[in-house]
Amino acid sequence: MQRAAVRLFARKGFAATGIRELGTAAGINSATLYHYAGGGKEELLVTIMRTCLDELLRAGRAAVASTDDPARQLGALIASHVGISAVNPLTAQVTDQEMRSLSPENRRSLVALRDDYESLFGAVLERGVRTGAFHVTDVHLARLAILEMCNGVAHWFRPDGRSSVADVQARFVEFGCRVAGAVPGHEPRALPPPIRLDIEPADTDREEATA
Amino acid sequence: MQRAAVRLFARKGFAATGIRELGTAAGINSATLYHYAGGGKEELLVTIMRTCLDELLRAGRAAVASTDDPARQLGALIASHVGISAVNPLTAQVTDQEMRSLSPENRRSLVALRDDYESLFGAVLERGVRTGAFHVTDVHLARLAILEMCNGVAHWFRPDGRSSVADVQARFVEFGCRVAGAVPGHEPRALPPPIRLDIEPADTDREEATA
Amino acid sequence: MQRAAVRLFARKGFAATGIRELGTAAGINSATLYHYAGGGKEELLVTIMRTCLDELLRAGRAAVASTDDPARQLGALIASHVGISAVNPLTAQVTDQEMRSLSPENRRSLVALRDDYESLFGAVLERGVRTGAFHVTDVHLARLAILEMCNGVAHWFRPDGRSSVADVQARFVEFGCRVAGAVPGHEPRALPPPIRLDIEPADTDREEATA
Amino acid sequence: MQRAAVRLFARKGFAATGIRELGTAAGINSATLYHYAGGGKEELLVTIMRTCLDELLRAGRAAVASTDDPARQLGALIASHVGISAVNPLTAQVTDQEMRSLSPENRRSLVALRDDYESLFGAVLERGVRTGAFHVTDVHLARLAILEMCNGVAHWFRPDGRSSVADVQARFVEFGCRVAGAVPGHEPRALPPPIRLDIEPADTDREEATA
DNA sequence: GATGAATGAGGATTCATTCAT
DNA sequence: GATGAATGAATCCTCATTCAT
Repeated sequence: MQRAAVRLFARKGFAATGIRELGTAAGINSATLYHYAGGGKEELLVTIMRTCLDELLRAGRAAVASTDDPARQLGALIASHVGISAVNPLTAQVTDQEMRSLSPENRRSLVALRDDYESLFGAVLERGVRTGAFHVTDVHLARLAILEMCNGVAHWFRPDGRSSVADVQARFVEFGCRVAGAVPGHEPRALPPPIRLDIEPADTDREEATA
Repeated sequence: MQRAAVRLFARKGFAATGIRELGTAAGINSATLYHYAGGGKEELLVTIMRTCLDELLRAGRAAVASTDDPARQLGALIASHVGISAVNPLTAQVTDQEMRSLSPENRRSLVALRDDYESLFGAVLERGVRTGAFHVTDVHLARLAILEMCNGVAHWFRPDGRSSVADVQARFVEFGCRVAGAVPGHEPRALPPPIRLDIEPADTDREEATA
Repeated sequence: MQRAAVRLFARKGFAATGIRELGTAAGINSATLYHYAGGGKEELLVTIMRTCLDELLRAGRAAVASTDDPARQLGALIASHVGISAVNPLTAQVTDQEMRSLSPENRRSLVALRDDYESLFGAVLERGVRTGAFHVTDVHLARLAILEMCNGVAHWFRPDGRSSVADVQARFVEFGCRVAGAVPGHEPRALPPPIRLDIEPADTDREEATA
Repeated sequence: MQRAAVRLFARKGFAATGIRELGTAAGINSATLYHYAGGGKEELLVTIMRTCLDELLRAGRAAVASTDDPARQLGALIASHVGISAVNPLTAQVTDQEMRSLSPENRRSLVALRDDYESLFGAVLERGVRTGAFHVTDVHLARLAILEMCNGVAHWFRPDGRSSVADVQARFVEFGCRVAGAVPGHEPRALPPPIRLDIEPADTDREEATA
């Protein structure tokens, strides 16, 4: 059921997805849906976003904790983010795009979660600038650039595309470090492979994409 | 009227925006809207997206034509894209996010337009790699990374934020060239300032942002 | 303009015909229509029906007055009715079918007109029965049968069909007299040819028909 | 619900009947209507017309099969048609008048059904003319005259009127045979009484009528 | 005389949701 | 646990009509 929600929200958007549609896609009656998600459509969305952000945050913190070297920290963060986005593209896409569809209360808590997560990047960058590991004129803009670059992965990545998850991770780590002005050679240590969330639909059928 | 549509579509999304709401925001009756946009909501969206993509394409081609040096071409493209996105953030945001809300016919033509535009980046990158101006392992991924990085500007840029349009342009040109592995020193020539589209709402009132 | 109204009312029905549609078909703006027909759609319909009923009544009275012989009177009435219906099929069709679309006041006066007309048939039949010219068990039912038979002409008659107006008139006079149980041989005298109303559209384009 | 639809369609016409109105008349919310008739108004109309035409066709075939004598066949056909029309006047009226309100696909199939039915009359008439049972100059016109005469019954018949169903049947059989020029004395055998369709509203409340 | 702009009311239909079964 | 029935509110859109130009 969650999987069906992820797929439809990703394909058509939250607002454009009907609750009957969700039921049909999940193989249940639309009324039955209220047994499992008493809060209706929005509860489904909240669960999706929270699941994704929780995992991003968990993996991100682990990435930061995996080393003391700012360049390696940044690389690990990017690898983590890109990995999760590539392995769970629909979930990540929904999480990235549907913040505006939430009611104020839910938005508040999830925005806070997202801000927590994004601050990981900010902190690493700032420390790296102080230690001389990075060379950027404006840390703030660098953080935004790197984050959006990574978020984009969820939009275009296709499991059957020309690049593997590992490829994309490696390239984007490189891109991110370049943006940060890091001196090369600080490859991040091998990290645990990105976890496939169980809310991510199996058959990733999306229309357009270009990976 | 178009301006009201841009604002609402950007804030709430196309599907979540009612036609009564559009009327109210434009100060007219919702029925009157059909005098000017016989095609209803979708016609408004199409106009918005086409206007934006047309301008991106026009400015992008001018950017490419402004020099022969790949690094300067890339810089000019990025400056153009970032400039347009920063000066017309709501329009650009809608254009970037609502492709899925279009009916098949309209989607086809607008996707084609977007692909035309994005291929400008691809062509410049490829030529630069051949000429040795750029150093990237995977041109394809580089193009995606740069484009998404630039698209992001529309999401967070605020005219009253801490960075001016020119600042953001300069930084993102730098970021993009770094991603492409360009050797520094090929600053793009000064380009005509980004054009403010007349469909971009005047008072940029958005909820969250961080520039 | 009246002609356009007749055509559309006949093809789609009064209620299903829009006023913009009427304007377009008449080559004018829908607002201009209110100069000529201040009463809107209904005024057009009333004019159509009154024109048709007036002509039926005028010609019917003339038919009755043309002779004293009941069989010839009946024949003349039928020839008149059938002639008018065949020469003005769309007008007659609308007149026959749209009584229910009228507002109460208009309906009252037009129903009265129609009843006046139909009573011509009733009177002739009754006199014929009294004089022994006709042989029917139930005058009332005979009148209804003959009238509906004749009304039907407007539904199926086609100017380019296999039967000419005169043919249909001759056959239906025969049918009517048979229904009334009239002894043959009382051919009605030649009557003035049916008048083509100027509200009847020129190019009689209807979908199905079978004459 | 179907009954309410028949009543309203007969009284006001299909196009002039609102869906809210249908709901109210059926004692349900207009939205509930879509549970039972997913196709909306038109589905209701199609059901009505198909039900009526199916019964006409069934009974008409039985009538033709009930004897070999053309005059008796014609009489049986007329008795059947008139009987059904008199017992289900509203249903028959709608069936006769609303063909034009159907969408092309539905119209096609229902027109085919109607043509099948009407061809029963044509076949009987033609055979009777060949065998010398009938005497008509133009079979085609005779068929049209008889059919319209019979169709008319649905327009004016009232259960509480001055004529019983059996009376009207007997008179119209007589009228029809006269039109066909049949020699008298071929009374049709007694047929099963006309079936009251369960979509025909119970309390036949119509405004004007004259039986 | 003619029209484009404008609108309130209403059109059919779909919505998310509840509830008895 | 699961669902068909039911509905009020909302959807987009079209309606007939008015009026300033």
